[in-house]
Amino acid sequence: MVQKSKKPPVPRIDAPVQPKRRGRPRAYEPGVALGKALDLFRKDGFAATSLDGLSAATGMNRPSLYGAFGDKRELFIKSYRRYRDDARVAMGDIFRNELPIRKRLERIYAVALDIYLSGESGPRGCFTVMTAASEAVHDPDIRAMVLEGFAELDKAFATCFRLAQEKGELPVSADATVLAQLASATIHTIAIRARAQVPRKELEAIVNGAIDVMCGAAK
Amino acid sequence: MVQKSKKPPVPRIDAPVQPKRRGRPRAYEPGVALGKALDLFRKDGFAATSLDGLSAATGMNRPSLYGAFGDKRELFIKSYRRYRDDARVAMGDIFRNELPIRKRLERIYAVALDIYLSGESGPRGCFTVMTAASEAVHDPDIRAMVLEGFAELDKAFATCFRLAQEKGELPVSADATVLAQLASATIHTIAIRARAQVPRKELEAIVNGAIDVMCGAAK
DNA sequence: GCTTTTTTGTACCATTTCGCAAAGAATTCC
DNA sequence: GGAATTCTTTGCGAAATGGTACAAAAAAGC
Repeated sequence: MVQKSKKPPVPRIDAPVQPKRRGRPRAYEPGVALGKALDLFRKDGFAATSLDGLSAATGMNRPSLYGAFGDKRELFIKSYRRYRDDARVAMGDIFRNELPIRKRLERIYAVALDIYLSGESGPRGCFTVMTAASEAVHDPDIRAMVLEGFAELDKAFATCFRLAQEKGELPVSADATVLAQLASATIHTIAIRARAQVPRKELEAIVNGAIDVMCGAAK
Repeated sequence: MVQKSKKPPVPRIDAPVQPKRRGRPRAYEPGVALGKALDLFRKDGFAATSLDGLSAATGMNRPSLYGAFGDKRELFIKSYRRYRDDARVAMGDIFRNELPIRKRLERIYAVALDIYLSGESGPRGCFTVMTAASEAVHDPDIRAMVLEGFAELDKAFATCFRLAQEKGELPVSADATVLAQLASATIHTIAIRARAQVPRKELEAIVNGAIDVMCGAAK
C-alpha cells in the first residue's frame, strides 16, 4: 500500500498546537483559567475565595475546575506556582542584566511596584508575602514554597551585590548577604504597604532611601 | 434618722470593682474574652476564624459574644485595637528609654521577635502586617487603622534616630526618616518570615545585619 | 415577694460552602 | 455508523457559617 491520504503517523515529537486529544475538547484554556484563578486568590486570599467565585472567574463550572486542577488547595498551590514563575520571568533578566547596581536596583523595584500595585479592585501586593501571612502557617507544603521564595529573592539580591563588588561599584568591606537581606526587607515593606493602599509616590520614596543606604549613602 | 447600717450612698466616683450592675451578672470578663478572641484571630486570620471557634475560645456562647462585642467584624476591630494597645505598652518605654541607639534597637527587635514568635500552634507574626495583607484591602476602617499603625512605627523609629543624632551617636548627615523606614522594613521582614517559621536565629541575624547598617556599618 | 433589668442557654434559620454523582454532549478510533 | 473517551452540565447533599428569637436564670430595686 502506498501512503494513504490520511494524516500519516508523523510522530511530531512535542506537538505544539493540537495534541489531538481523544474525547470532548475542553471549553477553556488551562493557562488562561489558571491566571484568572490566580487573580482572584491574589485579590481575596485563600480563605475568602469561594469555589463559586473561582468558577465564575475562570468560566469553568465546578466539576471541570475540580477535574482540571484538583480541589481548592491544589488549585491554590498551582496558582501560586504560576505566580512565582511569572515573577521569575519578569525579574529574571533584570537581575541578570549588567547595568550599574544603582540602576539595576531601581528597575527591580519599579517592576516589583508594578506587580504589587496592579489590580482592578485595589492593589494586590506580593502573593508570596500574603501567603506567608496566611496559609503558610498551617500548611507545610505551602510553607516550603514560601520559604523557597524568600530564599530565592535573598540569593538573587546577594549575587547582585557581589557582582557589584567585583565591578568595584561597592566597597569590598560591605557584606553582600546583609545588603541582600535589606533589599529583601525593602521588597517586603513595600509589598505590605502597597496592599494597604499607600500611594506609589510614598513607596518610591522608601525605595529611593533604601537604595541610597545600600549603595553607600553618598549620592 | 442616724446612719442606718445599710451600705450608704457613698457615691464612690469611678467605681473600680463592682459598679453594681442591674441585671444578671456576666459570666465572663470582657478583657479576658477579648484577649482570647485576639489569639484566635492572630492564629487563623479573619476569614478562617469562625464564630463557633470564637465562642469556644472565649467561653461565651454566640449571643453573648454578639451582645458584648457586636458582629464578627466589630469583634475583629476591637481585637486589633487591643493588639495595638498591648504592643504600644510593650514597646513604649523602650522607645522612650535613654539607652544608646544600638542597645535600644536591639531591645526593640528582641521584644518584637517575642511578640511575633509567640503562639502555641505556630508563630503568630505581626497582626498589623497580617491585617494589611488581608482585611485592610477591602475595608476602609480597618485600612485606616493599619496605616496608622505603620505611621506610628515609622514615627517612633524616626524620633529614636533623631535623638541619637542629637546625642552625637549618629552623623547628622544621616537621614532619620530614611533610617526609620529601614527600621520599619526590618520589622516587617522579620514579621513575615517569622510567620513562615523561619527560626529565631536567622531572624536575629537579619536584625543584627540591619542594625549594623543603620548604625553605620563600622562595628 | 414581685417587678425590672441584664445576661445566659438552647434552638433555630437562611445562606454559603466544598465536593461529587450521574447523565448528556462532543470528539477520536475502528 | 458504533464504541470508547473525555469533558460539560445540572443538580444534589452534607456540613459549616453568620446571625437571631425566645425563654429561662440571676441579679438589683421597690
